[in-house]
Amino acid sequence: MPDPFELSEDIPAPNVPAGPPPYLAGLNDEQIRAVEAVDGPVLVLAGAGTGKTRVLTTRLAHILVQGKARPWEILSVTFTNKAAREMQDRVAAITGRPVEGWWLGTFHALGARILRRHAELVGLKSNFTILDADDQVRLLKQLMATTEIDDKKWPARVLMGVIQRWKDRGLTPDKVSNEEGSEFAEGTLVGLYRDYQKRLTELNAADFGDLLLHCLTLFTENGDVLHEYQMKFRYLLVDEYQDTNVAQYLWLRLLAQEHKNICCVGDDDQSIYSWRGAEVGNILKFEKDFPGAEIIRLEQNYRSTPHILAAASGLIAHNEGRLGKTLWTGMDAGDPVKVRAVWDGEEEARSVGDEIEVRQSKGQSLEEMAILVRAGFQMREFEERMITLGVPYRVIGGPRFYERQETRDAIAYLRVVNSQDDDLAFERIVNVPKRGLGQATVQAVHQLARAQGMPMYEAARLIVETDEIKPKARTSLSNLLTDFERWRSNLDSLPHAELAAIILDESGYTDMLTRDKSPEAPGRLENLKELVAGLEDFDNLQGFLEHVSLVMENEENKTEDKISLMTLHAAKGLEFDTVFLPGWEEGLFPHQRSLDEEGLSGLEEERRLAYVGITRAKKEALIFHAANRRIYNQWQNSLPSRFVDELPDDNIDQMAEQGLYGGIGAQAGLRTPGAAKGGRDLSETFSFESPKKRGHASDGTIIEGEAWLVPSASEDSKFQLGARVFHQKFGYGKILSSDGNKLEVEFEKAGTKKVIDSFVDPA
DNA sequence: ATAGTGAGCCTTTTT
DNA sequence: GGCTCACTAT
Repeated sequence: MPDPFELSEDIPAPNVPAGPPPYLAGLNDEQIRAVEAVDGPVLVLAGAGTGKTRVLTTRLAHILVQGKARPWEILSVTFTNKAAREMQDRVAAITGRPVEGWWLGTFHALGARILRRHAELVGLKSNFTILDADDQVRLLKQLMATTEIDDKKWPARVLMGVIQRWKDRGLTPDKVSNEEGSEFAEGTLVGLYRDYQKRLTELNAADFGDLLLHCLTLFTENGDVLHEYQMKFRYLLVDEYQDTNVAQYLWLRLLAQEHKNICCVGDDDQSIYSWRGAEVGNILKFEKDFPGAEIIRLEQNYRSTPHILAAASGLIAHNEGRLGKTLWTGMDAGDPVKVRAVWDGEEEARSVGDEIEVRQSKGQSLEEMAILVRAGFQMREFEERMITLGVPYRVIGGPRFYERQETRDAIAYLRVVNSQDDDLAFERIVNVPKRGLGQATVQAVHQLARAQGMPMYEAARLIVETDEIKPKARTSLSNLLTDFERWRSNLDSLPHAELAAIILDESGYTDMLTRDKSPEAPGRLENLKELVAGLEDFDNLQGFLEHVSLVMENEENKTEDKISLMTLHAAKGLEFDTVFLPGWEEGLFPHQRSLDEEGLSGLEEERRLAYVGITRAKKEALIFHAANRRIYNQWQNSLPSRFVDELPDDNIDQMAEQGLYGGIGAQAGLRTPGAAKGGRDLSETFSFESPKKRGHASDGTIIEGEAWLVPSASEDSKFQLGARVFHQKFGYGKILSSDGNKLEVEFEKAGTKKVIDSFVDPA
């Protein structure tokens, strides 16, 4: 392919040829506007499937070609490494070669890059290690061990989550309000947070949040450093702006202050990550933050048929507080969205399987189909069905390569070899494989290290010279240290991949796996081989470790034709001809917990998730909802999701089996789970109650304001106060009060609810 | 020191 | 139903 234009890397192009540049060909008017509006703040509201990535890449090329900036003066931020890679590739495709020196990456990768240059200004050394989620929790747990905090009531994982949310909001320990700080762990969490940060500095480590938080500190405390970067980055590009958190927003705002050439691209309707700190508010208030900002809406959709688009638009229109977009498409009408009611989860999986086979037999590729579920546990049923049918499938977003136990263990060895100060890595593998170095030994080393203010590795070296630990442990630990010394001495003389292989062998790690007879063991060995092979792509060990901590991905070869199975969250940014959307039931989708914990905003985020799901489809979307579902081994009857009702009638094709939901006057037709297939009526076993009557929902919960409609029982409740009862949906509970046939029950799991007595049984 | 047992949990997840 | 975690018995 010939160069469409000359890329001016060293000299800004002095004169621009007249006429529209060739790279604008094929773009629509709005897209061209978004490409050409390079100066000043710009917000591009890019609806699903409106050619967002194309605009981003073309805009970048435009800036370069016009000589507005050189590659290293442009900062481009993406949310995932995958997106960064894609952008890199596509720009390379336009220009014919990769752009050298371009600051392109995730917030975290770019933050780390800046931080390494100025680490000492925030109390770190430039070779600081980056902790992963596992390390973080273990560290916090260690700190909690010396406190009085009840780890039943406040698990380290939960508290770590709270700290992370604080970090997402740019809050260092001193910035957390007293009010908020007192909410967790009897008010000790802020102190714990402070200890945690102190410990990280001692360990010369940073967690993901720190990569941004430290940058903010660095920038605000060192005006000269900030100014340097403000001058340097003439143009800023931000993808998926609706997913940014407050810390990221502050980071961007600081950097953009000088030239104010910031272009953010996003879609408020696709904001689905508020639970991990993303602030839809960032995109909603862009105009306020950057006065004079130009807002460009990309509304022509190139992906989906009008039916699919209209269904999605009709659904999302139920949300309030949107910036608002009107998507349209020039495509042929296509098929309405199919909505199918099925009996239970099993039938759902069967139906989806059947539909897949029909399309497959018509020659449609499995690559062009996907099953998108709300929650991970739904996947199992489909996996089983695919296996039964012999349909090849791929699960997206399972445990990532670098998160697997064996990979993390291997990496921990490399980390200790690379830096003997890495306590967390050291602790992880002292006794893996088992070498008789149990808790007692580790504790002793730990204590000494803390007392002397030295790394554990050094403390270990001291302790083997003493009688502090048992002779057995002493020799074992001593041997391990000798091993590490030897490995480290080979660091410069051996190729690092080779060294890694030697370490895994000599440490006994591969041996341990070879002797392991469990079915996973061979796969783990395979993964280690892959890891060692992967090492060869890096110049040195340190480069590899940096990659590992920032890029938690495994690249899968996409050669085989497989259907994709993933969560709705994982599907954002992808597209398929045919999309299957199972489990559209109240409680599951929208998820009950989302409703309970976040109220209306939770519901709206669930709705956006539904919107994301439908808009993944190019040609066909099939929604399923089951009347009965087994969750945690308990049967529940469920109602169709409210999202189903919110779809415009004109754009859906609805079909249900007879008598699935009973309905008024149709009780006789109600079947119980299992009855559909074996013909065996299990109604007694499952003690199912009559289906929905007017006045209360199908689970017996009293609908406020309509309670008067509840048919009154002939006499007072058969239950006594304080009696233990069982409810199909809410589990076990104790009766607090009763009023006619209405009970107030304090459920052990579900909290206090008002229910109808006929829905509970004596426990 | 470690394997084996019971209790409690259970939405989404990138970097 | 299955996983993780803490505790107990060996």
